[in-house]
Amino acid sequence: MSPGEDGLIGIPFPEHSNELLSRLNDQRRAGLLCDLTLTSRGARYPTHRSVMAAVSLYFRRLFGAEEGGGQGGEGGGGFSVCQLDCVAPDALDALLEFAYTATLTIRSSGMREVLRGAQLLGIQCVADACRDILGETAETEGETAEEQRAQHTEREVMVEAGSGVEKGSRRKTDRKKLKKVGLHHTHVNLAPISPPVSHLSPLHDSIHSLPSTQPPSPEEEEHHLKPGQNGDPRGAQEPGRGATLNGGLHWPHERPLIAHPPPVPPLNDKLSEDEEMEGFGDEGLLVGATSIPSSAAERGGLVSAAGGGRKRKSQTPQQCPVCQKIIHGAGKLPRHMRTHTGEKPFQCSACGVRFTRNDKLKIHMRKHTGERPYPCPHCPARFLHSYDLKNHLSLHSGARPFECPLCHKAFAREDHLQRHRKGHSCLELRTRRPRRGPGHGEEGRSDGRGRDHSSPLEPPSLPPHPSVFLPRGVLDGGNGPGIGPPLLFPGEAERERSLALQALAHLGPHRLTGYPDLLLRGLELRGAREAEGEDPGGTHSPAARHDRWADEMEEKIGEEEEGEEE
DNA sequence: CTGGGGACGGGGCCC
DNA sequence: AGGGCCCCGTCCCCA
Repeated sequence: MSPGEDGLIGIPFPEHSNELLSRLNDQRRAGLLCDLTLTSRGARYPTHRSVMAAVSLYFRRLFGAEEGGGQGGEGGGGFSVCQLDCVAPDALDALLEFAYTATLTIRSSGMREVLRGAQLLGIQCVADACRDILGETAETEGETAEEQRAQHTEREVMVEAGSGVEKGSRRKTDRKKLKKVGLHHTHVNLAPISPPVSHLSPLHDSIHSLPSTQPPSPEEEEHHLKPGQNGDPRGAQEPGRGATLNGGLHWPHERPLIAHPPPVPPLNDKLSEDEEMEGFGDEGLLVGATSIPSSAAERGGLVSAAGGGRKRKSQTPQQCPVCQKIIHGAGKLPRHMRTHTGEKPFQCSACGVRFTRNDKLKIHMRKHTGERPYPCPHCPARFLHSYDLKNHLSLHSGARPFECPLCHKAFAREDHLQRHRKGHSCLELRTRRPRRGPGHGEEGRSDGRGRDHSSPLEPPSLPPHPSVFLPRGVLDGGNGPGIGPPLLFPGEAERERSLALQALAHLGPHRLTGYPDLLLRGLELRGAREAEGEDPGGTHSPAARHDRWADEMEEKIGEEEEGEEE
């Protein structure tokens, strides 16, 4: 770019955040530039105000670092000591490790303490993760009645503290108290914030002073966190090179001689066992360390995603801690995470282009080698990708299986049809009555809607049978689809679907008779199409995908019914 | 607007 | 469990 141009270019440095954290952690362990010391029951943890303010809402408010907080805090510098006796040393240590590594490394036995500490300090993402895990495993830990009572008390505290995190009124009060103490050698005791905590009995055998410089034991399980909920900087969340979720921060030099007990069963293992017991093996429910879905809706979504008695997914689904997306397939989560981090570790040696995946790099390399491994059997054309060949073959066959239900223009490629429909090229034709009769995918019942096929509930390809777009017909009060169909433009698709599902959910028995009937009608027509030889019925033919969509709709209906029953 | 090529992300299968 | 490989759907770009 010439100097005269002032266009902004963004050059990502995916490693930066990780390196930054890593160096800060080095400084912390070395006691360098530490301007804050946390203490807990005699243990001292030198740390950095800025880091703590970034990761903890409590410290953010304490130091006046909260957005809009102005100059009111203690951000002016100085050396402070925060006494956090209400947070067990182990938990505090774990939280500090999290702050500096984006990885929470704890023993399952210390989960509750970490949860409590996270809530007291306003580290919401950690609190959420701990809550999720404890919610799944609480029954399996073999607690004594006394422990359970104590934990019951804790849970009450948790709720209180958790609600206070956002409102912060009590913390503000506390901060005022603290400000009176002064900047230097400020001894902060969180006990007033959550009084019940302070009288909890000392915790387990884990109360011992762990010097803050101790990295986690290799035996300790790693826990992946759901970031981004605490306003902490991206660097604290972002996995880095070669990183899985834990950010890949290692402790290359200082494996400590920590008197940790022998390896405890990793929490993840426990979870896995539990989930296997709950039929995970059948349905492929969520596993992995992150974000066990806590809401019924999420669980339902997972069940739905896993399929009900349909194709069995042998691989373990995992949930992305960033976008919450369920990633299917063992080992696929790191691959997915690179889409968030921007990390592109696979570089073309010829042109320097980088890729997030090595298989993509491999394909890319074909451009340099000239390799085109997919030759067309009918012409000299060769292709880099198998799907390019597939598309190309449709040209030879003349097959245009993707037909616009509105203007009936046929396309060889589904994405071209989608583009066609998303555009307004056939807008004026949307009110036309379909011209084709039964068996041709239209049946004279077109509802005349352009749909956004990004919706999972809609047939992923066209031409679906319009009758399968039942919801409109249902919503129309039983007038039947195709009678005076209102136009639906792409932007309306989502709302349309939502309304349709709501309507279905409230139809009860009516739906049970009407919907499958229409669904079957659509499937019969699909069969008719196949019989006509329009579609040979390949597994990825539009009809087949239509079929899959029909299955998905059935599942969706099933979920709706379950929701009603509840 | 359409046809075609390519990039990208996700899922399945296999090792 | 992790990774390689392949396929697919979707999107973007260009002619």
